[in-house]
Amino acid sequence: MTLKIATFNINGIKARLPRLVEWLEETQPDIACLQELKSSDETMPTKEIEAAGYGFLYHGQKGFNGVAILARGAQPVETQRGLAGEDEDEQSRYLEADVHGVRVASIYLPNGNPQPGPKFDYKLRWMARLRERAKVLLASEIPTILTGDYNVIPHDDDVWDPRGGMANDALMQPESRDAWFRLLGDGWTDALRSRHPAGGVWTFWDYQAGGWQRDHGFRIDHLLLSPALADRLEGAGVDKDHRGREKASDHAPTWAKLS
DNA sequence: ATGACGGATGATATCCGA
Repeated sequence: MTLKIATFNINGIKARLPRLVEWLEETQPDIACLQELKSSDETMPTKEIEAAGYGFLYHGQKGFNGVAILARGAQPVETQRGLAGEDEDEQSRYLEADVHGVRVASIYLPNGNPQPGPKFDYKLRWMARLRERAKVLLASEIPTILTGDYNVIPHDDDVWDPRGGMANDALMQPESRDAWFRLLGDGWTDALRSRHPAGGVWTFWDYQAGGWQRDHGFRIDHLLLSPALADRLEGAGVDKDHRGREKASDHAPTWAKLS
């Protein structure tokens, strides 16, 4: 009995629906966390997702953001929506549920560009708020996966050219990385990194400037495992070929397999 | 240095993303 959990920033659930259903049918994840739905709850394609055999819990927002948790043959039971600590924050970026015997959070962490500036400040505040929630989950000892688009490039070997145009990007600033490593230091395991410690594995390729064709990518979609689940990690990878298809997202699905 | 591509929107130009 294994559990396969995946994260996929789909860049528009309505525009990506055929690709999304195709990916679910081909790879059959037990749990799939989605980000950047770019759809309000009212226009969410619930019938199509359920017809693919998945329970569908979502937190939509018109135009931007939006996160969801899909579970094969099961309905995720919501445990939290949004993060505490900033009452005026209306952005749909965090959704948490119990399903298939684990706690799972679908995360769409703010991009933070341009930096410095208010968007970067919001990113760093959001990371601090996420860490507070993550501490509560660790203390609970519930087997937990925090997964999604973190918009953080943790190491220089997680980006094709660390000294090029990305060097000043919010995704790899020291403040972003410090917040990432503070979170991991509390006891989380970066599933993909633990299986591919040398780096060089990308989850995102820009649509622009031939990013995919030149393999100019970086790693920003992550799965963080609580200690009990880290002990059960059997494999992790990226469904890279899905990035090369017609009308693909700019992210590729990223997954971990647990025993 | 800039823009490039793509999705979404009370759209036909502008925003946001990474």
